[in-house]
Amino acid sequence: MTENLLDKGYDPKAVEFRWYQYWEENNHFAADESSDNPSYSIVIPPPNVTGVLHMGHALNITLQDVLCRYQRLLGANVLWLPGTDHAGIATQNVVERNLAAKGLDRYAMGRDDFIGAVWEWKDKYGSTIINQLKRLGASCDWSRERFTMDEGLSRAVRKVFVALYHEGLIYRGSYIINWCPRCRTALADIEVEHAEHEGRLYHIRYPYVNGEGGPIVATTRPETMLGDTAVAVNPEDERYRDLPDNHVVLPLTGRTIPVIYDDYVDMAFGTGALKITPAHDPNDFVVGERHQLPGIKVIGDDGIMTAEAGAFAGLDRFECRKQVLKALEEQGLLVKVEDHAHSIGHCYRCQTVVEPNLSPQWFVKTRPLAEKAIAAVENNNTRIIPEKWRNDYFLWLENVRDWCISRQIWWGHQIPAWTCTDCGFLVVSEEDPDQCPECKGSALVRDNDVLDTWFSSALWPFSTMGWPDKTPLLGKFYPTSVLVTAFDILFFWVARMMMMGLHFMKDVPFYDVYIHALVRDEEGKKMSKSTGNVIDPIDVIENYGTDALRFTLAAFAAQGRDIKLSEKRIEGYRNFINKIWNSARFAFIHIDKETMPGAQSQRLTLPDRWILSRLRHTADSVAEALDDYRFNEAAGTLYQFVWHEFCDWYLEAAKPALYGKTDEPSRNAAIGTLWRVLHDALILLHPFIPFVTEEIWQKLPGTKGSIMQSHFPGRDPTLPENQKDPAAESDMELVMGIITAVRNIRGEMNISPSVALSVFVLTGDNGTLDKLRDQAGLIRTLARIEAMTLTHSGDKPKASATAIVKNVSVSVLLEGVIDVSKESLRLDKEIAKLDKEINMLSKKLGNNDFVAKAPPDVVSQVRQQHAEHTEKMKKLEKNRQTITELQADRG
RNA sequence: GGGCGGGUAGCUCAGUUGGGAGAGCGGCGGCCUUACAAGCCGUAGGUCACAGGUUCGAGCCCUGUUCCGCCUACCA
Repeated sequence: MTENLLDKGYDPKAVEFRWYQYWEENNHFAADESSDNPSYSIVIPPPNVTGVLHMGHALNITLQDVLCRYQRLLGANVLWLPGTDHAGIATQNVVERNLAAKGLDRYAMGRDDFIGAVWEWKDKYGSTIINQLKRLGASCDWSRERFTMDEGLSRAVRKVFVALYHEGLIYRGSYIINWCPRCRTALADIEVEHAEHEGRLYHIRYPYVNGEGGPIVATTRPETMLGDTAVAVNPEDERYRDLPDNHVVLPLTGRTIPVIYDDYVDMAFGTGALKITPAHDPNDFVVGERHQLPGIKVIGDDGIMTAEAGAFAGLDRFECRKQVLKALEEQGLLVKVEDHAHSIGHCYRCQTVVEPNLSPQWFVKTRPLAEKAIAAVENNNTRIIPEKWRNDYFLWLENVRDWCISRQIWWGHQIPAWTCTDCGFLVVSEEDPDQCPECKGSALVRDNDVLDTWFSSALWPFSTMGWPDKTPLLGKFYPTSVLVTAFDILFFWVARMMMMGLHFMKDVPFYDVYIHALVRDEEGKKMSKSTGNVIDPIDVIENYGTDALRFTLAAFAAQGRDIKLSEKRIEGYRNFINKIWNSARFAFIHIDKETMPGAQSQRLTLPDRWILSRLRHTADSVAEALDDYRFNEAAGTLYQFVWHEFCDWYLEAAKPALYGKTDEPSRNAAIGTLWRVLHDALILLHPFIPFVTEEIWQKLPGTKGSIMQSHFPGRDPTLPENQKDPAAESDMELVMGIITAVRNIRGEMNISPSVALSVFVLTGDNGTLDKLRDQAGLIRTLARIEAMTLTHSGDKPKASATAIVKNVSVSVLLEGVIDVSKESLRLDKEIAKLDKEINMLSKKLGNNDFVAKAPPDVVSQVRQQHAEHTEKMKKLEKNRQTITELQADRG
C-alpha cells in the first residue's frame, strides 16, 4: 500500500485554474487546418461584449463543450470558434451611461471621439465574459477568437452590404418603422417586445365642417390625433353611406380632413370610424399610401411633440396625451372612455415604449433569401433538433417582412453609402469613394447610420473563418457541424445566418441546429436582474466547482423542457463529483506503479466480469445519447453507473480480493479491473466534468499526457475486450438479489448491522447451487453472514425469515436474534403484494383476446412471469405456515 | 386572435417505435463497516390533470374540458 495521492475531499479551486492553463499551453483546444481527421466544428453564439456570464451562457457553453470534448475523444479534428458580438445598442448604452456620470454626452463629444471611447471601454472590459467562459472550462480555440467589429469581419460586412445592394436585395426608403425615443434609433420588428397592457379606448367626435355632428372615432392613442390626415370608414358600412359632409374638422387643430372609404376598417370595432395617422401607425401608413394622404409627424425622434402639434408642441408624448384629453373634454368632444386591454411594444434593449415613426431607413428584402432558408430545412440539409422548432422557423420565415437594418447610433458598422450633395447620386461601395461617379464632384457625404448588429452576426459562421477570402479554414470547417443555441434567438440569429450562409456560401451554415432549454429559477420564472432571482454561475463555481455546475446543467438539459435550477441540485451533483474523487482515492490505495504489470490477470472474478460488462453498456449508451443530443440521458447513465454500480457494488465486492483476503490472482484481477473501469469511466465523464477527471487522470498510473488526448472506449464492438458478458450480468444479479434480500430482512427485523447472521440457502437447481458456492465468500461479506449453509435439499430451520430470489430460497435464522412474530407480519405484507401481481397476470391470461391478439413473445413473457410468481407464492405460503406453526408451538 | 409546450411520488423532473411507471432531493428506520457522514444499508409514497375514444392492452395514439407557461399577430 502506498501513501494516497489524493486528499480526503475534492477541492475544485485547487485544480481548475491549473488544468485550464495546462490545456491552453499545450494547444489541446487548437484546431488543425492540415489534419486529415474528420472535421467537427462549432461557432460559438457570440456573447455581447458588454455581457456578464449568466446561466443561459453557462448551459449553452457547457453543452457545446461536452460535444467538442466528446468529438475530440472520438478522434475528430475539432474547431470551436469563439468570439464576441459588438452589440451596438447595448454597448453604446453602457458607454453613454458611463459618460453621463462624468457629465459628458456623445453629441458634445462628436462621433469620432465617442467611438474612441467605446473602443477604450471594449479594450478594458471586453474580455470579462471571455474570462468567464474560460472558468466554465470552455475548450475554444482561443487563437482564432473573433469580434464582429474587427477588421476582417468588417470587411465581410461591407462586402455583403454592397453585394446585396447591387443585387437589389438592399434598398433605402421612407417607411414607418419602430422607433425607440430613448435609444433614438430604429428597431427591427423582432426587436420590439410586446406586453399586454390595461389601457383605455377613447371615443372622440370629429365634427363636420359646419360644426355639427360628425363621426366618432375610437383610439387608444389620442395624442396622435394631432397628426391625423383622414377619417376612414368601411365602404360597406350603412351608417356612413350618406354623410352630410365628406370632410370633418380635426379638433384641437382646426384642420379640415377628408372622410375616406377603405375596407381595411373593421365595422364591428368601436364606432366603425377610424382615425388615420400615417406618420405614427403602421396600418395607417399603409392606408395613407393607398389614398395618397400626407403624413404629419407630430411626435419627434426624442418623444417630444413637434411644432406640427401646435399648442402641444414641446410636450412629452405621454404628457401630451393627458393635455389632449383634457382639451377634448372641455370642448365636449370626448364622448366615451372604455377600458381596453391591448399590447404595447417596448424596446428590447431599454424597455421604453416604442413609437411607430416615419423615417428614411435601409431594408433587406427578405423574401427571396427566406425561401432558400426554408427549403434548406425542409430538405433536411439543416436539421433542427428538437424537431418541434421547425414549425416556428417555417412560420416566421414564411411571414417575414423586410428587415430594417439601419440604426441611428454610432457604435457599429457604418453603412458604406454616400450621397453626392451636388447631383444627389447615391454611391454604395466597398472602398471609400473620392468622387461622385456621376458628376465627378467631390462633395460626398456618408450616411450616418450603422448596421443592425444582427447583420454582422448573420455572417458569423463564415466571416469568422476568413471570408471573403477562400481560406483553408473555410474549406475544412464550413458548413459547421452544429449550432447550439436557445430558442429565443432562433429568428434574430439562426434564420438570418441561414439566409446569409446560403446566399453567400451557397451552402447551409450548419448541418444541425440544437435548440436547448432556457434556464429558469426554482419557480420557473425567467432569471432577471430586476426580479433579483439570478443565480450567478461564477458564484456557483466558487461554491461548488465548475464540474458540479456543468454536470448539473447537462443532467437537466432534457430536450424541450426548461431548466429550473436550484442550489439544492447543484449540491447533489457536487456530491457526485466528490464520490468520483473518493472512488479514485480508494483505487489509488490498491493501484500503484509496482502492481500495475501484475494486474493483467485473466482470472477475472464474477464481479470483475460484471462491472466490465456494465462499463461497456455504459460507454455505448453515453455515445448513443450524445450522438442524439440527449445530454441528460448521457449524464444520468454515467451517474447511475459510477455511483450505483461501480461504487456501491463493485468496489465493495472487490474489497476482499483487494485486501488480500482471497488469493493473489483474484487480487491482480481486481486491481486490473479497478484500473480499467476507472480509466474508461474518467474518459466517459471527461466531456461533462473536465477538471476533476484530468486531475485524477494525471495521477492514475499507466496514463500519459492529458485525458483530452485519450480515446473514447469501446468504439469497436468486434474487439474481444469490448464484448459484453450477459452471463456475468445475470449471475451477478442473482448474487446481488440474495445480498439485498438478506439486508432487507435485517432491516425489517431490526437486526443491528453488527450482528452476524446465520443463513440457510436452498435451491433445487444444481447449476445455480454451483454458482452460489463460487460466490459464497462474496455473499457472506456483503450481507454480513457468519455461517451460510448452501444446499439443494432439506428443510429450512423453522425459526427463520425467508426471502425468495429467483429460484433460490434464502432463510435468515432468527433463533436467538429476534422474535419470530415479526416475520409473520413481514410475510403477510409480501404475500399481499405478490398476490396482487398474480391476480393481474391471471386476468390477462384469462382474456382470450389478449392471448390471441398480443404478440407471442409478450404472451409467453406474461406466462413465464405468472409461473415464476406462482412458484414464489407457494414458497411464501409454506413459510407463512411454518411461522404460524412455530408461533402456535410457543403458545 | 393564432400557434406551441407542459400538468407523472411531498418537491424537481425522466419515461425514444403502446406491453402495467423510474431517478434525484426530501421523509422514515438503522449504521462513524479500514474511499467517501458531501457517506453506507434498508424503506414508505403515484386513479400518470379531468372526461370520453381507438386497442387484447394507453403515461405514451385520437377527441373534448380545465389549469399553467411561452411564442406570435396591424382590430384602432
